[in-house]
This record gives sequence, structure tokens and C-alpha cells, in this order.
Amino acid sequence: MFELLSQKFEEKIQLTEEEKELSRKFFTPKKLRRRQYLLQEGDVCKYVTFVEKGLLRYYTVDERGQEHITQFAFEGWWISDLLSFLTGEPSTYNIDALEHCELLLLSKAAEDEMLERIPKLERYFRILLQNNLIATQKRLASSLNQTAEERYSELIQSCPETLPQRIPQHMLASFLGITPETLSRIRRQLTLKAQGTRDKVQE
Amino acid sequence: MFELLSQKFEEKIQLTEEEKELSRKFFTPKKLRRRQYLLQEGDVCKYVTFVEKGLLRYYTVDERGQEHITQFAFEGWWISDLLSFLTGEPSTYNIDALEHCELLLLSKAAEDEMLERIPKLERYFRILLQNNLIATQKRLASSLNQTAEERYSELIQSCPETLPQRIPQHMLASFLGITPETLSRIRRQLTLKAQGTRDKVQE
DNA sequence: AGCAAATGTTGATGTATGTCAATTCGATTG
DNA sequence: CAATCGAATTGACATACATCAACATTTGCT
Repeated sequence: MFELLSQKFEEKIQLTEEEKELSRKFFTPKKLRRRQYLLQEGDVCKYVTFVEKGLLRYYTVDERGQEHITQFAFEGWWISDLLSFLTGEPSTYNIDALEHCELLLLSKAAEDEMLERIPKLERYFRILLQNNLIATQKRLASSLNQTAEERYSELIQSCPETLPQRIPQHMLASFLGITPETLSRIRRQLTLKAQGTRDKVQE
Repeated sequence: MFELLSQKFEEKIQLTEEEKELSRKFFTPKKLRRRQYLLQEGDVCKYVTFVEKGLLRYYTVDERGQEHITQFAFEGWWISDLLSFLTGEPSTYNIDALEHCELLLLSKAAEDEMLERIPKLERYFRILLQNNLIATQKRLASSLNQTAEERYSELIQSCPETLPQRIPQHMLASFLGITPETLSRIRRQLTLKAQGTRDKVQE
């Protein structure tokens, strides 16, 4: 149950066996079926969650009922509504499972105590936040300055097998901030272009 | 020179007089004139910088020579190219001064030693990163899901006096990811709307 | 297997924003 | 004060993307 978490810790910091052992005490395991909620709009986000297995999405629903996916979370990723978690305000987001999930929940109290008992983990979470911030800044820049086609191409390139296999297209569209129709057209464009270059090469 | 920095520390953590005193040793003061660079594309970002006075912008220049402003940094804010700072890779960003600035530079070595000597500051920087991440996620969501007019209105509302006074419109446009022409038209639209509602009220 | 629901595709059309060019406005500087 | 240069505005037109509707395809369920 904790294999992946321990591995992720080790990538960034070094823990003794006792510390590893101890750290596990602060987490609550939880399984989620496909389509079940981890967090619903209006609830306070009580946990930051580590994904041992499965896949979730983090999204809002606007006035017109449209879903806007802000983030996905695969195995080895953390997911939470940080704002609600930190302030205690009700969340405006939803988190639900796209696949069957095995999760490790960390409450605020548990986090605080864990960081006190294992201060090295402060560093782990700081690095995590840094990387997350860098990635989010990059996504922001690309959403402001690039076309939908460019963003889609780069997204797919970053994960050519897993993304299309595990995430339906209309959710990728939502993640990119475009409509399913537009994504469909973009894909056609791209296959046409790809064929064009293939033809040229074969001439 | 360190007034604002100490104040910002105090907002999030409690330091003794000695710790405050000690912390200052790790910073290098620097002044910058208007238009001077703090970081240029191609250089490695050697510092995270605290702004005691003044205003800077953080931006890239694309292939066509267009500037894209990712961030501004007012007094009391931190600014850096985190990716370059952490990895040592050359930066693809520029940072320059929009106004005369008084800055406090913190190198990687100084940061590491400071955090070792004053571990409480780990928490300060973690909170800083958290807040920054929350804000960036929010901006990302708004850039994906809102119109330029909505984004501009909210931006101005967040700082109705300082923003228009201290930042020229074409830079606000760049920050919003739109052209100066579009921003000009949006502003006209908004004043027309405002007049419309005023007229109604007066009827 | 067979049906219903969800997903993806395509076309016609509308809207927001970008591009390019001309013009005005304002501020700095000689 | 005039000259000049960057900033902001405006108009005509182009492009990217959204919307709505119809249809095709795939998936999930019993």
C-alpha cells in the first residue's frame, strides 16, 4: 500500500527505516470506485491525498453547468484543494475518480505532527510545491501565449501512450480549455499534416 | 533596508531578535534603475530576490519579438526564475525594473545556509510557495475559462489605484495575454457599460 | 447480445480576439 | 516652444475558437 509513497520520498530526501515506518502512521488509506467523489463542491477539503493507484480529476462546474478540469492526478501524484485545505473555507472544486483508486489521505493535524516528528519532510513538501509551481507557471504561459493546437500537441508529446488511453478526449479538451468539437478538428488537422509529411518523405 | 522583509517574515512566523539579525546577513542589497535588468535570457538565475522598493516585471520574448509578461513584482513580493535557480539551466526569461528598485538578493548557497541556521524559515518559504501556487492556479483557471474582459475587470478590481497608475496599459495587456488594441477596445466597452448603468440609475 | 447512454465527428454559423495600418494623444527632450 | 517618439485609440479585415444541431461510433450495462 505504501510502496509508491516511500519511493517518491526517496527520490527527494533520505529517510531511515524508522522514519519511513513512522511516516505511514499519519496516512489513512482509502479506496475509491470509478466516479466516486473524493471532494465535492461545498465541502471543506480535509486532506491532501497521495495517489498510490488509479487516476482522478480536479474540476469546477460553471454557472452553465460546464465542467472545467484543472488537473489530473495519476499514480505517484498528490491532489488537494490547497486553498480550502489551508483556510478551511468550503471548496469550489470537485475531485472524483476516473478509475478505481487506492489513496493515502493526510489530514492537516496529521501533516503538522508528521512534519514535527520528521522535519526532513518539510524539504520534501517544499520541493513538491516548487515543482508544482514551476509546472503551473509553464501551463499558464502556454495558455496565454500559444494556440490550442500547440498546447494539445505538447500535451500529447509529454505522454503519448497514457494520456489518450486513460483520458477521454472531451476531458482533455476541458483540461486544455477548449470544446470537444474544437479538439476533434485539431486532431484531424494534425493527422492531415502528419500524412503530408509522410508523403513527402516517401516521394 | 530590511524593514519590509522583516515585516513579511513576521506575518507568517515568529523570529527572535537574534534570528532577524542573523537572517539579514544572508542577503545582498542591490539597487536597480528603471529599465535595468535583474536577469537576462540566457543567464542562469543565481538569486531569489525580495523587493523592498520599486516594481519589476518577469517576461519572455517569443520568436516574433513579442514580449509576454508572466508576472509583476511589487514591494514585499519575491521574484525569481525558479526553474533556472533550482536546476542551474540558463533562463528563458527576463526580469527588469519598471521603477527604481531596492532589492535583497538571496543566493542558493545563502538560502541553504540560512534555512539550516533558522529552520523556522522553511515554514515561511513553504507558505509562500503554497500561496503562490494557489494564486497561479487561479490565474490559470481564469485564463482558460474566462473572457479577456472578465479577466481585465477582475484584475483592475483587485488593485484599482496602483495598477493603472504604475503599469502602462500595453503591459497589462501583455500580462493578460491579449494585444494592446484588444485591451483598448475592452476598456471602451466597459466605460460604455458603466455609463449605461449610471444613466439608468439617474432616470 | 442488445439497447441506452456517452463519446466523438462533421457542418454551418457566430463571436472574440488578432493583425495591420492610420491617427491622435501625451510626455520627454533638445 | 517645437520636435520627436512611444502609447493609446480607431477602423477594416482575418483567424481561432465557440455554439448549435445532426449524425456516427463506441462503451457500458442488464
